[in-house]
Amino acid sequence: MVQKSARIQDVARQAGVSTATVSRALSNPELLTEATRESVFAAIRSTGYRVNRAARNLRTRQAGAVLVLVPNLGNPFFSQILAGISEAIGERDYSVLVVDTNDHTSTGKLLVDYFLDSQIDGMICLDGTVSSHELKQFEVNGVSEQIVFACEWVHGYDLPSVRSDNNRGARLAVRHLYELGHRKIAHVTGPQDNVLTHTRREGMLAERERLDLPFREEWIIRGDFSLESGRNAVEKILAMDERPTAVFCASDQVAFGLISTLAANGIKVPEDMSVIGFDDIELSEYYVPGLTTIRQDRRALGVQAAALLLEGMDPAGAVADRRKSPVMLDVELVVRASAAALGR
Amino acid sequence: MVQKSARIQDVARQAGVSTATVSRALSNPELLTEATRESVFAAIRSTGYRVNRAARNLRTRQAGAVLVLVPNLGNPFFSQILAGISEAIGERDYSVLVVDTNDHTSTGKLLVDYFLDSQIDGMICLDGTVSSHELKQFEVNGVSEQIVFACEWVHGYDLPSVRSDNNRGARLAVRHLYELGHRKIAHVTGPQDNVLTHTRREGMLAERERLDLPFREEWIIRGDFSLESGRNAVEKILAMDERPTAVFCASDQVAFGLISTLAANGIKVPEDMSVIGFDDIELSEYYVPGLTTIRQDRRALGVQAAALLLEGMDPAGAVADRRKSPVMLDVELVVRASAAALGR
DNA sequence: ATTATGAATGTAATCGATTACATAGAGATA
DNA sequence: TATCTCTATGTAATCGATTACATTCATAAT
Repeated sequence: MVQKSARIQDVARQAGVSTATVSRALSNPELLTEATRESVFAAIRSTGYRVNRAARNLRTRQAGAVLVLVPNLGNPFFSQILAGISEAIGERDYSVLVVDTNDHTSTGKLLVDYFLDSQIDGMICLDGTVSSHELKQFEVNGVSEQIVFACEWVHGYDLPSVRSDNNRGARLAVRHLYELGHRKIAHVTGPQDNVLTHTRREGMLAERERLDLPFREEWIIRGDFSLESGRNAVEKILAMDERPTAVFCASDQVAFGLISTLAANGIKVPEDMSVIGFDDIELSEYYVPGLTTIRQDRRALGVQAAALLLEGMDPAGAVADRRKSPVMLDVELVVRASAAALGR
Repeated sequence: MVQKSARIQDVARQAGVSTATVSRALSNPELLTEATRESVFAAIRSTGYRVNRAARNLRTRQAGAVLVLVPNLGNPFFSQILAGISEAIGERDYSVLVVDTNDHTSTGKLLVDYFLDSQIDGMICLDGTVSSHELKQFEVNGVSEQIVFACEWVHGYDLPSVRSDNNRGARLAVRHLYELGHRKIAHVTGPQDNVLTHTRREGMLAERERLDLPFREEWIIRGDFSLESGRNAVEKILAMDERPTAVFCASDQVAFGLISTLAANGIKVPEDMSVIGFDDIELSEYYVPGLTTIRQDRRALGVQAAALLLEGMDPAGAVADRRKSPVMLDVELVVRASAAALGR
């Protein structure tokens, strides 16, 4: 009992016009007489006509869709960015396709394939660890203009991107701890090959130097943004000759892993040790203690990335200098309870 | 310098065969002589040919895509289900489209439109609050078979669905508190019109009755799964004549909101009050105290939903009784620190 | 009155793949 | 040898919309 849906032909017949006119009624209604336009719309309503996207896409050589590459869909951090993207893209009548790069690497499919299969018009990449081979493929196939990086980016390639001011965030964190009296500050980093890891570490080091704080190699602890890497960091901290009084974590998740494991070891935050995170995920306000952290607006990251992409995809726009400099979103120190004055 | 991509024509010419043969090489390679097949594949490689999805979709009347409806993309709970779906769908060479129903309701676009625009072949809905008007549209247009509900479902419609055993989860929670000596047990519910809210509340009430526990209307506190509703619940608890000794929260988020706000009011968990959550999100293990909760496997929920959908979309499968009973996934009590023996 | 202009609409080619049907040729069978 | 069968492949219609170009007709300009 499936109602075979009406085609443009059927509408045309019903309205007593040609298919061209129907098509125009949809895309350039101002070209038509008011009378014809009305009768076409009446016919559309009465037939329940819907354009067939496949046919339109074939003819116009467009896909009407944008792909978002997410390193880990299950991670709330990314999903908020995705929400922003979805909001902004959906408004413009594009569809949002999602691929988890974790699942993806195993399939052997190249990212550029999505373009070549004419399945998408543009791509937003939240994953900065795209291989240079993939990047080259984008250039070779002339689709570099239709890609925007959000949150992460690729070091050394000036592809358009939207990012938070990670460097400044790290400096704000260190300065805050400094102002609370802390001098011995450790840092749990993100994963090794990650641009965010790098940028935040640099920011921290720069501020440390500026404030002339003491430095020990062991105070830089390798992590990977995860809860577990926060937990693992505790072991190292406990084993240190010179124990830090405060820890700046590369993500809120790391901070949670750290604080809970410190607690399990009888070390209280912030009484015995101050901790500061990065991201300000929703939960940070509701952690015990409330987490002092650096806020980045993840939804805005997504919205801006989508805007940048749409702009780049619009052939009308003058996009010459679009890629020159990344869109930089400001970050903000959010003071809660997890970092306190030293020796209180 | 955009390399205009090769069409099936070009491959055919290059290989010295017809387009039909090239098409067959791709879809039914066993029909061809080994020699022809080889030469076609050689031509495909040398031309860098890729099938044009729009053209294929037009001709085959398929979309090659599945839509996932998410109530709130930014919510980590849903994004994990999405990750499971993405994994399972991606394996089968379908694309995953995502729509946030929050953004969506404002656009006035009906869900059924996605089907009618021939943009998707199937849909997985994580949102149980679909209006009955929308549901009717699915039936009218004969696409009911291509829809699967995951996590949530619609009460009163026997559409195919995959869900956790929420009722059992609630009973496990109450029984656990009972075994710890608690008798006065409060419950913070989910949002009013939600099937999960209803099912969990029923489970809790059933177990309470079975164990012959005391009952007070005020011990049922209206919430909405959010952190904030956990915070709000504290105020009500503090104002109660007869204060409960334990609280069963409809979600982990609620539990976090509750615990952190109790802490701010000088009430310690679990010493002064026991709290138990529902979901076991990743963070629960790392909360302070570790959250005792009911685990549901969100990724599995997604994977199974995808499997069910693909099965239903496959015209070969005997799908007659597919919708009869929902796929029920088991839940599990995870004991951590937030619920302790009464009067310890 | 004649021609030019321009607005409104129609005709038909086109996008690129799939596939029903047609055909050729090899081998089997009588 | 004539006929049949079956396999491998080709021909061309088809999916449904868009749009370049053609046409018609009303109005303005000469």
